[in-house]
Amino acid sequence: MVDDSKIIDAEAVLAAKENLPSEYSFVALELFYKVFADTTRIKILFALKEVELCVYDICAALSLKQSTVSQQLRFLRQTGIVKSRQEGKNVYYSLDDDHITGVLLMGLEHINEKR
Amino acid sequence: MVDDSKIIDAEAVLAAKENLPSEYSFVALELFYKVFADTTRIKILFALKEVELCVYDICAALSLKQSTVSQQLRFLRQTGIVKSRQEGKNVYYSLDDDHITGVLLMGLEHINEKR
DNA sequence: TTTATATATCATCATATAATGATATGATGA
DNA sequence: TCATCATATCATTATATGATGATATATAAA
Repeated sequence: MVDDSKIIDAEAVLAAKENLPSEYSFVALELFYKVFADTTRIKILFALKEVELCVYDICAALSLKQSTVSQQLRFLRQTGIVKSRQEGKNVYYSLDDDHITGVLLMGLEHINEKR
Repeated sequence: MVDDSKIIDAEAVLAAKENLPSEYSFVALELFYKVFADTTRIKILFALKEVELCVYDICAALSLKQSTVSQQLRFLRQTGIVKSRQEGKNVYYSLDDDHITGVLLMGLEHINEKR
């Protein structure tokens, strides 16, 4: 695929290869960032930033369908981003990871500076 | 789509709606995080973390095809993540945004803690 | 002006993913 | 037990996206 004899700056190539994370890390990073790479999930996370909410209330707050919200909540639960707590017929969701708010705020900062 | 009379905790719903970013922000955030939601792009960004590289050297460092790398570089250029500089036949790429390294490192921290 | 080399772009294909309506599950109350 | 309500899951469909080979562009060297 790559012909090493064509390398322009062998030293720079070696330097670049030097500190690369493992293949495992790349996949894990992809999954982590994918969490935030969808408006529906971002909305849910912002809605949960301060308050715990049950599924129906998330739907109401964001004008989203119940099946849509449930699907994304499952994704967020499976990736350890939110946690759930059942109370009678309702299931309450909240952020499970301290980093999440930080990641969201860093993103907001970024897009505000870029305008 | 949503029947307000079914809302469980009207106060919490209002609180959640209170500080939501604009629809524009959600789309911008989605795009920003999408940059990192792909192993190929993450690899390229890590390769460029310390050194400036031309396209062929990126291919060599990461064992990726030229068309694949060029496509992703275009994406990264258009989103203002990397910048390019032409020198003869070669085009050198480097990170254009100070946040980028920070975002990558925060991601690494996250996945390392989660194991 | 040819030829070679580096990069960019294009068209295609396969895959991934999100939204949705329908349905299932499970808890509560009549 | 039966009906209702909240949530979860499923199957389907439409769309988005990434990799790839082929080709175009552009610079430099012969």
